[in-house]
Amino acid sequence: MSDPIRIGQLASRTGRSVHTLRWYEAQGLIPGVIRDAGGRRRYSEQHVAWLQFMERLRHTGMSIKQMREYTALVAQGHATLTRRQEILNAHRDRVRRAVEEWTEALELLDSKIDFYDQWQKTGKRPSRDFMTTPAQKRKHA
Amino acid sequence: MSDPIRIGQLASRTGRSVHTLRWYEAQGLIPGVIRDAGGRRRYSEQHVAWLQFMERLRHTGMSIKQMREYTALVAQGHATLTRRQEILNAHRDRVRRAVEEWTEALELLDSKIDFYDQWQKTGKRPSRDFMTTPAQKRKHA
DNA sequence: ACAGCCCCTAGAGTTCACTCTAAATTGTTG
DNA sequence: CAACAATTTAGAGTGAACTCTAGGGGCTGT
Repeated sequence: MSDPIRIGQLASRTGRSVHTLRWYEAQGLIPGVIRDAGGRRRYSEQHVAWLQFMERLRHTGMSIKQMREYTALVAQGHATLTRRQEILNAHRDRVRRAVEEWTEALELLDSKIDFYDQWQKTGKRPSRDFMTTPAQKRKHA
Repeated sequence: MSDPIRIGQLASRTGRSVHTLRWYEAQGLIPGVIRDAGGRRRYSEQHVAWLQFMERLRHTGMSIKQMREYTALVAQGHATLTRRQEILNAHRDRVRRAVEEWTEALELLDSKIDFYDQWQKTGKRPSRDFMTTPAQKRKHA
């Protein structure tokens, strides 16, 4: 197919350092890395895509350990489809919960910033600080 | 006012360990901690609220260092309002960006889970893997 | 008075995810 | 052939955020 990619190339294309790529491989996060005659790692375009996927998982808080498990399953082939899906499902749930929490935090930040606006505008501390009136959130529908 | 709160109480009320609370204080994250005659820390309800706020900041990725800066400003009083607001503003921006990223990741996870569904249902690997067709996102309007 | 509990300090240890160093090897270019 | 860039390995070092240990003090109940 296309020209093989060397580790330096892969590093610049995925925004990681050469060190990190080798470390990722040692951690079992990069399947199917082959070597050339001189012992150098040779990658393909699929590795670029794989690392982009790994990046998504990492940036949404999946641990290296879980990524290792997932990668091992991928390397084992079709028999592991169910388990792979389970892992992604569990992760999706975590991400959903996180988005909810962060969205709530956003509201808190908004009201706190507002609080500072009021304070600066009036010159005196508003009584309705989020700290003392912790956001009237209704648990019921 | 109300009864003073001891460190063990505060720990169970804020979901932190006693160790962590002392460490937080040493890091400059808990302002206005007074001691009783025996040298023990005495807290008030405000500390509970403060720690809940700190928790929000931490859980949305603010570093201890930034939280220390914010706490120091709060301890310095009214003169630091502008800077405090700036910090929260910058943090809000970061949280917003994170929510966007995590929401995109959610879509990726959805399509990947879908991909596994197809694979299991048909018994053969679908060609339209997210890896090879990386979500048709248009950069232009 | 002594057990049991909570509290104190200083500082060591742990976990995670990198990040880098040292020393050697391979392939390319003048 | 010599210089040079890029790569290799094993393993050490880093920074963040806890997390715990050791050794001690003080109040309360029996």
